[in-house]
Amino acid sequence: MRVRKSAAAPASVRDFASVHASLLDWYDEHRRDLPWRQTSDAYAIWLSEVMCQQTRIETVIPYYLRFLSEFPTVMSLAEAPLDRVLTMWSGLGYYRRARMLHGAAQQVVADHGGRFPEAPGELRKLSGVGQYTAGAIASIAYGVRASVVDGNVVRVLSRLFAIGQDMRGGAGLQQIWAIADSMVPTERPGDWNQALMELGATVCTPQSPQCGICPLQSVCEGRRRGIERDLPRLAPKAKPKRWRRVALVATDERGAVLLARRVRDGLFGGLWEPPSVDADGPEEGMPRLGAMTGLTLKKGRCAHVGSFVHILSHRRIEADVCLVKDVKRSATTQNGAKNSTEYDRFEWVDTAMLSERPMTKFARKVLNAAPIG
DNA sequence: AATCCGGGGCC
DNA sequence: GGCCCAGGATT
Repeated sequence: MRVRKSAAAPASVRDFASVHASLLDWYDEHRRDLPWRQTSDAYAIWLSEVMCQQTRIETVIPYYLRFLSEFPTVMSLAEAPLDRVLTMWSGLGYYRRARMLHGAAQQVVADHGGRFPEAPGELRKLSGVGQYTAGAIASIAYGVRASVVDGNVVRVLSRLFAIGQDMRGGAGLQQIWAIADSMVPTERPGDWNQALMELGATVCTPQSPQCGICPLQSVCEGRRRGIERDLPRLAPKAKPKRWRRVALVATDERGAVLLARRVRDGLFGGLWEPPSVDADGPEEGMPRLGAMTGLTLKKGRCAHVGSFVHILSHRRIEADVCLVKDVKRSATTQNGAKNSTEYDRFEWVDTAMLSERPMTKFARKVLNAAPIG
């Protein structure tokens, strides 16, 4: 296999056989002992790949173990209530992944008799499975010769071949995919893909690549030219806007906490949280929170939690109400307007039952900080 | 092609 | 405070 000329493959990498041997040998000796590297179960590997999307490995491990313990088979996941799945996902972020994971499990049961297909084209039809994840499952679980391109692979290959194209654009990524495709060996394709990513994660790192211990240092064109730190070239991203998020933590006389469930689509879709609004200040958010929850809010004293907390008191119910203000990054919107939070239901929840609700990590933080329970 | 989706670790 | 992370869906 060869890289097409536009890929500018250096002469030293014309023959991939030695590169395969170098990197695979290195991988065999230096790979991290990750839980999903002890199985060939396509379901477990799929789960790990979805969890690892845009998420650090160290973060994923405890979630992966808990999730697999709760849902040991694709069948058990398919049959589980979505709320249970979201609860197990709670804190991991990108919650649409959890909904798509649940849907894909049902697809596998319905369309494939509970066994993951081997062909990347078939895997690609599962919800939440893109080109990367399809290639990962096929190569790692089934030994299919398919390639993967993630952030690590982009970095390693753009350096190895000294490709200066912008890797946020489609053309640059397309070139990396072409190279990755051409490089996957017939033997051990899954290990090769993981080795490429492992190298990017542990040696060929974004800031300070450790070229001195890299198994590919002698054939790396970026290294030879001394431009490895400037690669991959990434066009600057648009800066997100910021505003404050204000949460209302209300408890009734029995100590139950008022929670609201966000609408299914959009930010934190389907998750529960203390009723919250985006506002410039806590006073601005109070009327909206009051209207939303039916509570009459009255400003009380101030305490410090995270940024700071306003303790309020309620007139009709003798309950403590506190307002937590936090500066939170939010997405850029076209008109610069604040995100509107929509809820589809409210509920008073006993504090002992809070762990059973799918919630964001921030919502748990707010509840832990508030004087409840 | 551009934008959105979380949360955390690191510099 | 900015960057990055085992990406994919949506428009």
